[in-house]
Amino acid sequence: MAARSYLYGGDAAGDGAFNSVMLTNKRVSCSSSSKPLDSFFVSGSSHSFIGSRSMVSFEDKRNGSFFRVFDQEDNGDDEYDDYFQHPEKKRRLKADQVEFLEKSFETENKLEPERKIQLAKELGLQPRQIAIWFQNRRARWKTKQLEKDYDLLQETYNQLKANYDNLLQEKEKLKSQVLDLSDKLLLQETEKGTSDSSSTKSPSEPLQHEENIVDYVNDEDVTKTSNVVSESSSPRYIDGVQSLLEKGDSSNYLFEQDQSDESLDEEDNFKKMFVTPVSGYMLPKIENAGDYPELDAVNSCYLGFHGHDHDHDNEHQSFGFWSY
DNA sequence: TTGTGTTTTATTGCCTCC
DNA sequence: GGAGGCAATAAAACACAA
Repeated sequence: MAARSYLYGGDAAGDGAFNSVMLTNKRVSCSSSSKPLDSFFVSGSSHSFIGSRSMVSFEDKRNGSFFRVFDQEDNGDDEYDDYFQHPEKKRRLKADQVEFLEKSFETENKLEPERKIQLAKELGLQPRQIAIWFQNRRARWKTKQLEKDYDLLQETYNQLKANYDNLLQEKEKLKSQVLDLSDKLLLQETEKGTSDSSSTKSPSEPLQHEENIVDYVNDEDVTKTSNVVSESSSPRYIDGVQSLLEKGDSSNYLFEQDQSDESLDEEDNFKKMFVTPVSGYMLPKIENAGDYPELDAVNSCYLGFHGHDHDHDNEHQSFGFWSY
């Protein structure tokens, strides 16, 4: 494996000052690319060496520059001396340095070598420190992004769950409507049958309708019901339901319009009784999304999920927050 | 003051790209 | 093979309740 060199020193100020060097017990590293190692072995500098995971501090007395951290008025000589007495201490960046880096991060979260040097000069830090700060900052950003995405997913799930429960309720409501209407029809048919004993209609015939309709409602799981709701935005919906009833096929979701049979016999009247409450109830509420918040929720969910995969440039294959 | 949890700074190992 | 990015991790610094 290639030994990476971190020379925690370099020449951030560009003036030959060698501020500090970080050595490790596992590898000696030299600072990023931007600067050669030549300033590492500066002779004549006052320095101390501490072993593993420790900081080696150098100072250039010519211009008094050290980390600008020590140039701050609130640090003073005490902290300066303290640093030399405990050179292994980690030093936090000053608030204004962090603020500057934050602003820089906002404009571009990746660091070009030139920019790194520039920032290091402006802040009086090592280029390596700038690189590390950006790296850690990217990690923090990613973590926050994950949290946001989790919250979004949670919210989406809750909305979908609410919508699911709503659909279940709608389904039950429709089922009871169908049963109610079927009962009425059955009663009608029975009354007709008693008043006109010569009628050729079999009493079992309406029951078949009832079975078909109830089967239709019962057979559909909520997913399919949801599909029906989606389909309902199509003008073909009402005709489709009629067509479905005509064919007596509960598995038909294509809802192709069938205008072959326009006769207005008794059967048609029954269908109309059924279709009207269904379409009358569902359609207006779906077309006017404001009256149907759960549909709005679904819509907004999918909108929320819409991501863009820059790598594959395919909006439909990926969700923004899955790809990192 | 001290124990404990969180944040920040920095290292290490691995990976990808050129 | 060097440079740089990222994930995992260490450890110092910090915040804060008891």
